[in-house]
Amino acid sequence: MLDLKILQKCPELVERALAARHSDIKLADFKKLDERRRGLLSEVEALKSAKNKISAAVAGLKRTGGDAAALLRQSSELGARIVALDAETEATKSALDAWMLRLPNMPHADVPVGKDENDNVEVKKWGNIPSFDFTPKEHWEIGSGLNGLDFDRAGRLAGSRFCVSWRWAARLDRALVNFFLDVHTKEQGYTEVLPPQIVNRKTMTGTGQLPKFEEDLFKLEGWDYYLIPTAEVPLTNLHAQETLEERELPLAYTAQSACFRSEAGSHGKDTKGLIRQHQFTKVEMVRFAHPDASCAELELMRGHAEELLQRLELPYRVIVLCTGDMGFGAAKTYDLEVWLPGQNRYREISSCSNCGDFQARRAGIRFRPAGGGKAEFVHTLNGSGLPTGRTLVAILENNQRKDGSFSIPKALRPYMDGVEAIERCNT
RNA sequence: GGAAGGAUGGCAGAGCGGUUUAUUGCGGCAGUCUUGAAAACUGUUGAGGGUGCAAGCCCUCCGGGGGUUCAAAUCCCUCUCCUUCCGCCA
Repeated sequence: MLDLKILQKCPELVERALAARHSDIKLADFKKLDERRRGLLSEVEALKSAKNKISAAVAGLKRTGGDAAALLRQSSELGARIVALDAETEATKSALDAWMLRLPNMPHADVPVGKDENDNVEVKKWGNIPSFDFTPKEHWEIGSGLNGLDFDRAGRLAGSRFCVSWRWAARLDRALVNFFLDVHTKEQGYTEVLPPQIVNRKTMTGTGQLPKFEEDLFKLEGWDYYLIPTAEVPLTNLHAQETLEERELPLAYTAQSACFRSEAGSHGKDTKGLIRQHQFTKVEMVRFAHPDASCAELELMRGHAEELLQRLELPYRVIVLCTGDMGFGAAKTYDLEVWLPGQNRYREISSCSNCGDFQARRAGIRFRPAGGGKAEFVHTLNGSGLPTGRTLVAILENNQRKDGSFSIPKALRPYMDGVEAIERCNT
């Protein structure tokens, strides 16, 4: 949610931001609603003030035994007008709130302006793209061939966009989770959290999934419960409606969770394999930062995600998303894209965003400045570190051999009982 | 699933229809005293919104929502959450 004051005082700034995002939201609607709300408020508050004065006068008369009949009549009349005006004010306020909740965040000043993913800017490349003396396979071929990934049985158990990982693949998934969490908690200063993976509507609204993106979520029928699409949701809302102390900042949390996404609107895209699933496991990082520090914190967190790819020896590049490609709540986003030989291109494996005070304002996450004074909104950041599925894809494709086997990255071997490669004979 | 008791400012905890602008304590902040600190004493200390150049004035908020009343933290209904006990259960 944006600051109401910015909308009122600098509408041209907001309009420019909306244009850069290619949003079709019109500020004229806001202006009309806000002016109406303020007019009604002034009117009804004047009436309430008058009524409060009458009530005080009645109290005085009751004490001294005077006759309050005339005042009581006056107060009743005022009351009726107040009820009607209150209802009108409330309706206007609700309409304004609903409008505000659907307004995306404003891009940070240094985000490149652009239309779609073609305008994203590459800022870094790491690692060497492997060359093969055979045609590299896609991950589902390798994974199925080695009896680790089973899409057919998953289809029968649930449907499309699900996968059964078993044997070495299940074990490797667990190894990745442990490896990621160990690096985050033991080396990068994150506090490990095991949050609920089902949350209510308010929580989903706090991080910006609702009200606008309901169709992307799985909802439990008959309950005010949604399956989380990412641990960013419970982690960021961990401090909803709280006022933190400045000295506590930055707070850094990491959690492993299942992520559930309806993938409505992506029919036909990545229908094969692990790239786009209804359920996947991801380790997420979330940071609560002082507003002055959030830009530097984004670089730091991006580095934390990069560290994992480097230790796994996976080639990747870093891009800054342009204004037109950024998510709803983000002010600035880096995507890490890992090289996939089977697809012969880079694919997103991590997204690290600075949301500024956008989520903090929705969820009510403040901090009290060290010198005292008014509480301010914190800045929230989130980043994948990393999803296990796409990481497995990258390992399979980059480390594959001609015979259909693949090697385990050295960093993971301690988590795999020292196994160096998965071959057909492995179970 | 059943029963009982709770939810009040950063925290603790009074208030149970109208001198309550929410008593008091702790904590925080400022000051007095002090070489400095502590202690003591004094003052101060919530959020959101409207209006105004400003000082200020005004409105709303005692878990959420609804109701009774001229007037609700206080009475009624309802929901949520917490505590205790019983039942069931991995």
